[in-house]
Amino acid sequence: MSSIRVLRTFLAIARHGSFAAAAEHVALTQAAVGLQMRTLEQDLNQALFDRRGRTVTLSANGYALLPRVEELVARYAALASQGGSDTDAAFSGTLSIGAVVSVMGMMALRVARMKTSHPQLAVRLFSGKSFELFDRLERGEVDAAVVAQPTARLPQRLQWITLYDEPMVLLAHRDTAPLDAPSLLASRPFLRFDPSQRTGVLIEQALRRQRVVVQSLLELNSLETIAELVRQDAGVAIVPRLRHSSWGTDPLLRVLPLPAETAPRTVGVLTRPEALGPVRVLLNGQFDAGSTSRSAAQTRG
DNA sequence: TCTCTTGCACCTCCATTGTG
DNA sequence: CACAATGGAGGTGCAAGAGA
Repeated sequence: MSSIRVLRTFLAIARHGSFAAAAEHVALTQAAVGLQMRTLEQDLNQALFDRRGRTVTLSANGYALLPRVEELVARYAALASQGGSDTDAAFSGTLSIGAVVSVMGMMALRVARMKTSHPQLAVRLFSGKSFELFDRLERGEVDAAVVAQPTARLPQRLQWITLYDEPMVLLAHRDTAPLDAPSLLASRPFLRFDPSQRTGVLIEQALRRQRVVVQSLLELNSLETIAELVRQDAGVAIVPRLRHSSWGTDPLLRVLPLPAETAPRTVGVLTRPEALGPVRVLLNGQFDAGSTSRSAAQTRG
């Protein structure tokens, strides 16, 4: 008999329009997807697809089945994430999590720890930009995404959980003259974070509040790369002070507060309700140990 | 209880086929 | 010709059963 997994593959084909595209999204080969669908059709004793040449579309039977499959998969996911018991039985299946690069290392570590307590839960973790992860969440390709808080109004079916704030700071090489932040910003080349991203927008706002004209040297989209360039004394940068970085004790870095008040970067997780259970377990293990941030309990629709 | 064998499910790889 | 589905061969992992 077909499994939930096969039904997820069926949904992926319905969403993406081909076996090949679906195969990419469910991490199988095209042949495996074809095999699963043949098995499903045999189990249900009806053709779910119209196969015309190299195109495959849902048949009338397939379309009729679609809402029921969506409901089944959603119910199964809810079963896995609810029930209040933190047992392995409640945490099985696959959890797909996206994260911005700056939290990937910490996430990977925590996912590994979670795997020891919930070995039946398969976790897929990958990095991406906030807006890309948001799109993938909307399309149902990931269950949750750890990102900078979006400004746009969120769809009702997604939940936002605030994890912590990261204040904006100035990052400079240890050997730079012991000037204050505005003087360093004015005198040293500026390493700019990609302003098309949410974090970049916050950095630009923070920069404007300092009322300093900077000499922009380079634009990058990786905070760790910016930190590495600062270590090599290529310039200075305004960045969110990454909660899981060791910049404060780095012998090559100086971390300076910004004199003008700036909005922090708020990091949190966007999740679909059915994934809330395992996500909460993951986040409790990750963030409750912290002392300087808000708890991971604040949610909104 | 442990080890080995067997059967099964499911997968990938690769060649083939059909079509735009 | 490129792309997508199909089919066959073979590999892998796991559970169940048999035997030491």
